[in-house]
Amino acid sequence: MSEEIKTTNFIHDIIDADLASGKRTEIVTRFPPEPNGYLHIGHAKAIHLDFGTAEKYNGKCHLRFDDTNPAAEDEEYVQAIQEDIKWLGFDWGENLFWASNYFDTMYDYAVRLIKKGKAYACELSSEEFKDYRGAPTEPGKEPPGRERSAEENIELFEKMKNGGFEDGTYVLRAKIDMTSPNLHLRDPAIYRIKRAHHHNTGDKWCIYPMYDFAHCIEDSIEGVTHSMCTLEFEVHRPLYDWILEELEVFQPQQVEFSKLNLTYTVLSKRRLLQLVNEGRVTGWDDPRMPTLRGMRRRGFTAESVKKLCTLVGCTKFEGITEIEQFESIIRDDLNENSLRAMAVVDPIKVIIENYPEDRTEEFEVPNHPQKEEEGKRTVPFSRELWVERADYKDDAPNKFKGFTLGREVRIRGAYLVTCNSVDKDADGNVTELHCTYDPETKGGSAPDGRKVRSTLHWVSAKHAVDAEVRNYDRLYTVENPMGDKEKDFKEFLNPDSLEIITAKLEPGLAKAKSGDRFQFERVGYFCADKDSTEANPVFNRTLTLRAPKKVNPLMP
RNA sequence: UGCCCGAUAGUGUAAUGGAAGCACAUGUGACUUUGACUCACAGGGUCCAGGUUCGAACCCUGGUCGGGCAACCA
Repeated sequence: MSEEIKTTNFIHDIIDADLASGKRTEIVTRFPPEPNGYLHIGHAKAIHLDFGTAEKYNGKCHLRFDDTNPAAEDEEYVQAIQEDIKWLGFDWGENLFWASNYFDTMYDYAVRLIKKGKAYACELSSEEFKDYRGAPTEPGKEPPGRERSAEENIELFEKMKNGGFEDGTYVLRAKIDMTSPNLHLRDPAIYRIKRAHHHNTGDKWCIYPMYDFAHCIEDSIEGVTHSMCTLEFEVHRPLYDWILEELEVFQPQQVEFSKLNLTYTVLSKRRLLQLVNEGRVTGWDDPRMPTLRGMRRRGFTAESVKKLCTLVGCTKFEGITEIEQFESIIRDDLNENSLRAMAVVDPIKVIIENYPEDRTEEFEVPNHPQKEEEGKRTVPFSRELWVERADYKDDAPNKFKGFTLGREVRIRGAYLVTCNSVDKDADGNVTELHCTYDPETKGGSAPDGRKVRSTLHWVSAKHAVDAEVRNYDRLYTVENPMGDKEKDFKEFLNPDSLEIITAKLEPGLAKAKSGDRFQFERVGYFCADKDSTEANPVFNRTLTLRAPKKVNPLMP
């Protein structure tokens, strides 16, 4: 799980070529989050690419907050974003930057453009400019202020900066080509008036740069060699290049790749926010959320997230990765790295009638069947046990391996026991199993070598610890909740995505610390929640064991 | 009706002009003191049509299908 898989992709091919040709001698990348939301698994793909590429080429990856829109951003997210990147295991070292640190330079650059006759102040409202911009199929026309003198434009721009105009009355536009087939080249706005308080620059600025103007300059200032972003910015690249060429400054290369899409998952920030605001989930760190904090609380490992990123690779093809692929990676990690424990999630009482009432034995059971070095633990055994309700059937079908009248089964690590009779309530539901054990089978194997078909998990009734167990399942009932144009994605929310039960745990589990992971044998992978205490343990179900191919009554 | 981008088993991804592989998923079987894990085997693919070439998933041309682009968002 820990060994890094050597990978390559079309971006690394570009880098290899740039290194080979001497165009670049070192590699600098950057991850540029806008501090306006929590990071999710889609961001993990970008983080993994940005930081992973820097690692591969012994370069640097900057963490840069793209804080150019004070209206949308909030400092609350800044800390969370850093925590989440660290959790993934990446480190930006000294290279923490802010777009807002470059506002002075950006302003100077804008003035430089104006002086070159490549930018102008435009008094058209956004509504009015729509007409001038034209449509994809028709050329636009030149706005009235387009031929103003540089001197006048500088005056206007300065007045914009100094708060001499109301919000929205002027923008600064790059003067490019109102007939370009690429709409982004039809005199795009590069500065807008927005008299908002900025978390970093306070009230210094009444104008803020637009993404297209800011981002390329940020990259250029930082000496970023390869600026990776998602496909929707492909059509912005000519503008990115135009600005830096006109400014005659260092020119990074923007390279676009496709976003991550996962089945049964919605990653749009806006929709995630809706789930939180409408109380469909308990918060950004709800274990059903695809946020990094949600997944962390669910019990997913950072290694698994990174492995998924490696596996999906980096291409320009916009596909959708099956969630099963991710689940498989997580199970693989958890199977390898989590200790085993016994917990009964839907308990039914077993009474071993030929076992003394006052007796308790301690049995040693392995913590990990494939890793002897993980050692053993002891679990108490007594006359009354809890076992899974689903492990008993009156009329056992051929494939059923659990308790049925007269069949001997193994109680893991303890004895072979046989169910002789059952009690039922008025509705016919089984309430208790009456069994006998074979004292000769201590440890679970018979001296005469006879075999049993199954090994069941159990917990001693008088030693058991009650715990709240939160069984999480997929948040949606369909693969692509966004795929129906008629219906809102929330209509596909899975009503059973959370089931809270009380389970019976082996006593040692009460000491679990928040974040500790276990495999509850034959049930699934669980981790102690942050709400968990020794007195009131709480466990989150990370995943069930692998989905049954045939019959497994314990799994939904 | 404009411009840009993409297309390899069900899904994701390799092969960069020289035997189409891998993982997940699916099916069958073995093993098992977890119906897990592990192991073995099986099925299944280059969007279409031309062209270049001894040879094309890869290069060229034309189509088809899918995605993106007309915030004072990023």
